[in-house]
Amino acid sequence: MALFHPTPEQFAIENVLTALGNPTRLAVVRDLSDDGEHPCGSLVRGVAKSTMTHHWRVLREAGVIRQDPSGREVMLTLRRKELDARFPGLLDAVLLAAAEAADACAEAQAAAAAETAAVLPVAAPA
Amino acid sequence: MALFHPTPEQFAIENVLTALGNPTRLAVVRDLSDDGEHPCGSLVRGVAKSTMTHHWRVLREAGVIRQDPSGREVMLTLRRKELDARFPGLLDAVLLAAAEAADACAEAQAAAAAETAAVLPVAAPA
DNA sequence: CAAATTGTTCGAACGTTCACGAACGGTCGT
DNA sequence: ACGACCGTTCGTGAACGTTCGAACAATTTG
Repeated sequence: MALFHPTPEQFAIENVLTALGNPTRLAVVRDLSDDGEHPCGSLVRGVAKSTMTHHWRVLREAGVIRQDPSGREVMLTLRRKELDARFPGLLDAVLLAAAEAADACAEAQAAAAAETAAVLPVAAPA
Repeated sequence: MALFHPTPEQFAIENVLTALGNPTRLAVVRDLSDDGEHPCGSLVRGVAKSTMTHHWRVLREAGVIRQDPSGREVMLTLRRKELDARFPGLLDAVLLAAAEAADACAEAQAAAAAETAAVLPVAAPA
């Protein structure tokens, strides 16, 4: 009873876009974008295991990730080559956009931290 | 009470992906990709008006389209430049993928039609 | 002014998605 | 064999998305 993986011909653009259109899943794909193999457990983000299982399934059934058991873990990989062949440029554009969004978020946090430091100079580092 | 349009800084990648991850909306964006101005009514696809209003709102609030009243119509335009500036390559990749999907669909229909013609030669044209 | 046209708003219905905890089934170490 | 570990499955509930029809507002046409 192996996990279902669509073939590239079965990829549907709307499924891929829907899969990537969720912050949790997009963050996972971003973590996977180094093209390494990651166990499920190394990408959990503040939600229950069963919730992540749901997200893995959405990503897998859209063709975005591969998920294959290895021992007692399940290894995740981004299906980058197949995705690129089927939807050229899409994954790169999404990853670029996601990186930009993450940067903007980091900058906003840094700005907020700087403002806090200015308002509360007592807490400012030497 | 003009319709709300986000500024490019307000665009969020997850909103854009979610907006494009629906077949009806993706078809609308495809129709809009000639960069012309189209009235709402020229892009209706077999669903109720109120349903299309919903889809237009989703696309507009994600920053994908601009929607401005002109007379008793509402003209739609793709916000291609702003989208490209914010998420480089994304729209092109999605449109390319959508075109490929549409082609595959057309081929499938053609193949089905050919098969029907073979099975029912009586209905075949001279 | 009255009627037709265009699209929006509203409320309701229906299905799907997202989230959780509990229970389960493999796999590894002891 | 036993227990710990990893992830899935199941059932549940809240939230969301999609669809519709009816009613509405604005505008053009007769």
